[in-house]
Amino acid sequence: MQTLTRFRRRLPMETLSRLPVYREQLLALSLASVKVASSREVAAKLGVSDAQLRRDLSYLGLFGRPGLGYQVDNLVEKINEALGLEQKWSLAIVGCGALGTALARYEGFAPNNMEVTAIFDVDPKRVGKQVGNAHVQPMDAIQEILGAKRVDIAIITVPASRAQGVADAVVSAGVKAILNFAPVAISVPEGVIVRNVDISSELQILTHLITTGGA
Amino acid sequence: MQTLTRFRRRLPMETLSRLPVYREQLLALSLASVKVASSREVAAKLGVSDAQLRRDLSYLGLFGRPGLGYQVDNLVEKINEALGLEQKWSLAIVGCGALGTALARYEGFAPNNMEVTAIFDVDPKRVGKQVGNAHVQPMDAIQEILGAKRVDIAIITVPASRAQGVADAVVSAGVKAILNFAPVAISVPEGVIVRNVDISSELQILTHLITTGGA
DNA sequence: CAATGTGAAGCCCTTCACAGCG
DNA sequence: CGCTGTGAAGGGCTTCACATTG
Repeated sequence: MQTLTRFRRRLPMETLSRLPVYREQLLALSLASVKVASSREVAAKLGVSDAQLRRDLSYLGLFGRPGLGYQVDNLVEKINEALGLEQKWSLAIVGCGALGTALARYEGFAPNNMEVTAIFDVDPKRVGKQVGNAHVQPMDAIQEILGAKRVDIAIITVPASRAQGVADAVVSAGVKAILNFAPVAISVPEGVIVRNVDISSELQILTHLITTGGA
Repeated sequence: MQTLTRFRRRLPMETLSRLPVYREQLLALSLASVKVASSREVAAKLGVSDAQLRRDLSYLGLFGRPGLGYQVDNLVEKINEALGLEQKWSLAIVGCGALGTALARYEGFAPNNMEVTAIFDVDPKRVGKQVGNAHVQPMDAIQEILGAKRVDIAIITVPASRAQGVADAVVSAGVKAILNFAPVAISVPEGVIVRNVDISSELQILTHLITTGGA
């Protein structure tokens, strides 16, 4: 008997952030034709405890078999479902500098049912260039194009000074979530989701941990 | 048995991950000649609570002035100290594809007292090319060069299939920490620190949050 | 017997609320 | 007064431990 919350029980944030990692590992197992795996096997490879893995999975509904383990394909399917990966997602990259360009060429989108459908830059010299599967468009067309292409997520790779302006623009174009690579906090209206990827921060965390020996 | 927490109180991980963000904001204030700021002012701009900010700062030693606020420059200095930014750090980038190249050209290292001193790639066609301030070196020279340059942190931007091999190599060359961009878990000996930056994961977290409306 | 799913305990972090200081 | 620093309370996540199941 599970707490059958008729309406979606909220996933703990920490669990959510581990799901893509589990998914990756399970996809690898699936590719290797592994049909069944125990929580211990999978968890060990990822550096988490088996109890943690089971607890996390229990949030997605129950389906392991005591004495045996979990069916790999079934798990992948459930995780895809939980992450919303059964639908196709449209991404835009705003800022076609070195990082934006690198992301545009990244091949990891398609396997996750995501596609970069638009790229923008302020620099007229960059406009029109083909980068990955799209052509660079001028920044002042951003509202129009994002709306037309029904872009779900904007990836911001502009300099810090421009990040807030870009955020405002993409939000008013109906974008629901932002992945922000600019090293600055951006503010958005309630209901819009922002996650920050800050390479400087990551490095500073490492330098702290090195100096204190606190792995 | 590594718990020598007898003297130095360990910084909570969550606090640590916010310090670089505080630092960034405080540097901006400092640049704007702001001398003193209250926890509320600073916290509001970053979307955290003032209590949180004060608690975090209290781990670094106490120094605000009741009724007034914090001295911006003093705070920056203390945070630099806590993060180990008073010494110079040597970084290496392993994998000179699109992402590795973008990172090599990133200008955010120097202000944090970090420098990319070596770049590696397996592809002979890339070896010798100047990227940022360094020339691409062959992968099989990695051990020798990392040791000679006393590299502290390796940034791994190779394909997933090669990440573990690279990790093993850099660890045996004496690297103390790894920033891993490959979408795969890597395992390292006790004492070596790994942080993962996984863009796919971030996007999947966003798609989940969009579909459940759970900002 | 092997491995799950989960109450219960414990830990860590955040928030509250306020005494106390400049 | 305004704002800090912090005990205490509260909430969320992890771990333990084991009854349960194929």
